[in-house]
Amino acid sequence: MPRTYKDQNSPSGSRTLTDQAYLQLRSDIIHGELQPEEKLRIEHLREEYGVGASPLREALSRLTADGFVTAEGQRGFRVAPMSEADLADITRMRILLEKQALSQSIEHGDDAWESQIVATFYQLEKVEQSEERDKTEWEIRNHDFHEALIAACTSKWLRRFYGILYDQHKRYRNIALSTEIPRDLHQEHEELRNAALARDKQRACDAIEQHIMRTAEITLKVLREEEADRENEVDKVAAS
Amino acid sequence: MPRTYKDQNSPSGSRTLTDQAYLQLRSDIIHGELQPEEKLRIEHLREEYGVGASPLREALSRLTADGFVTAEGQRGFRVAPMSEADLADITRMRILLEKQALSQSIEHGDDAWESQIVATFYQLEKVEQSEERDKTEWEIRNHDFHEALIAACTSKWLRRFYGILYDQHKRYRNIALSTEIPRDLHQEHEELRNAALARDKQRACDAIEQHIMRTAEITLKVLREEEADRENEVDKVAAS
DNA sequence: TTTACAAAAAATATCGATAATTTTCTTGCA
DNA sequence: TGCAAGAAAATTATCGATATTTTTTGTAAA
Repeated sequence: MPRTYKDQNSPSGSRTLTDQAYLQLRSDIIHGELQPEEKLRIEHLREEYGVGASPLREALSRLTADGFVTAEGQRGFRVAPMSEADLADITRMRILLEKQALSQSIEHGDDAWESQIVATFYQLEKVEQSEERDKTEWEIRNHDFHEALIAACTSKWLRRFYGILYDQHKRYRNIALSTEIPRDLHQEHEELRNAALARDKQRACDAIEQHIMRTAEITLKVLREEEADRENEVDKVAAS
Repeated sequence: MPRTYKDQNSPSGSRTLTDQAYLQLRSDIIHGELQPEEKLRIEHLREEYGVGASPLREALSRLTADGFVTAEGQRGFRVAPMSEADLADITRMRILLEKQALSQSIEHGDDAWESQIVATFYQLEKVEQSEERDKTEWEIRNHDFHEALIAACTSKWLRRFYGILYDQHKRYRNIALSTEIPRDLHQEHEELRNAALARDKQRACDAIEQHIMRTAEITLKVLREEEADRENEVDKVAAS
């Protein structure tokens, strides 16, 4: 008994319950509603998400492949852990793949490619320079800008892996966004735009590497502060 | 009602029906038992593999994430297509990632790493120099050798993507293996071993690039011949 | 107090039935 | 002959029930 919803984003214009559960679970993991290493019990999720066991298991299987969930036969599913080492790994890989994709795009991109960079940068700039920083809107426009930068990369596999890493990093990125550490994001994006439009591969690769590294440094700093806060909490409990 | 089988390879020593279906389906796709773009009907697979709809759907979802299957809501699953463009893409990506993994391993590898290269090369050499070329055994030992070469690469994500591409290429590799095009595979592997043991990053990267490119060229040649054969068949039918 | 074992409770993975969706076939009309 | 509409057949996706496995709890012995 299929239950579907019409959706503009899927090719057939419909979305199964599996798709729905997948997207909702993924969002909840990225935004920290579901904690690292938290046990994902089917019966609980069933009540929480209003979807039966079979579509839930399918969605969790997909999330396992994406790296958001870990699975163990007969013992069910857990939210995947987060760590400094994982963040460092994702960062390194993102740099490797995004530099590759960006270089290819600079080589192959045409006027339409350039115009999309200009357009997405314009929209991103608007949010970055507004008084109220709408984080959700910023995330959407940031994604669009980065996608535009690599849009002329024709490697299906590179795009797939890049997408996985971008999403994985989103989980950590949400942490960095909630901090007030000073950073001129806008200038970093502007340098990327300029280098790409100038068709300067080396400059663009340097800029993307620094951009990604800066995000990672800030996130790491925040992670460490939170770890220190959590240890202070533990000390207080032990002392009382 | 879980049905499981004790298996030495999984962490918990057991394997679900989903795991079983996944591995069997994957093998059948790689070995061409299931053809590119072939429709995968659940009821047929149910009879063929002796597994119910739910675990089958889970296995197919996982295979979709691996790139062996394509899925479309309400329209089911199909074996993923193969193409020259896909082979070229996989080849480029493999070169990028394997060079990276190999370089890291050369930097970080210790004596144990070297000894595993020596050991796996020895076993591979045995098969490559025997009169009877056992393709299945060769594939296992080839995989072990390549894994040993990159064993000191600590990037979890790089290993994951590399594994996906290695498996994807296996599907094309099976085609190249069935041909008699002359090639000194043994010498290529020997050069890799020597460069790695000499800790010569540049030489090793050159060797791996040539090795992977050579495989792709042969596979492409075979693919084109098969395409020509298939067109001759069509011509014959039209003439009669 | 710790360890081992058994029983109970909870959770997991799968099955077959079934509602919903898609595809195929048939019929009628221009 | 080709196209459109409707009906029939086939397929898909999901549900709730249930056998199996894992975890938790309770008890006894050292």
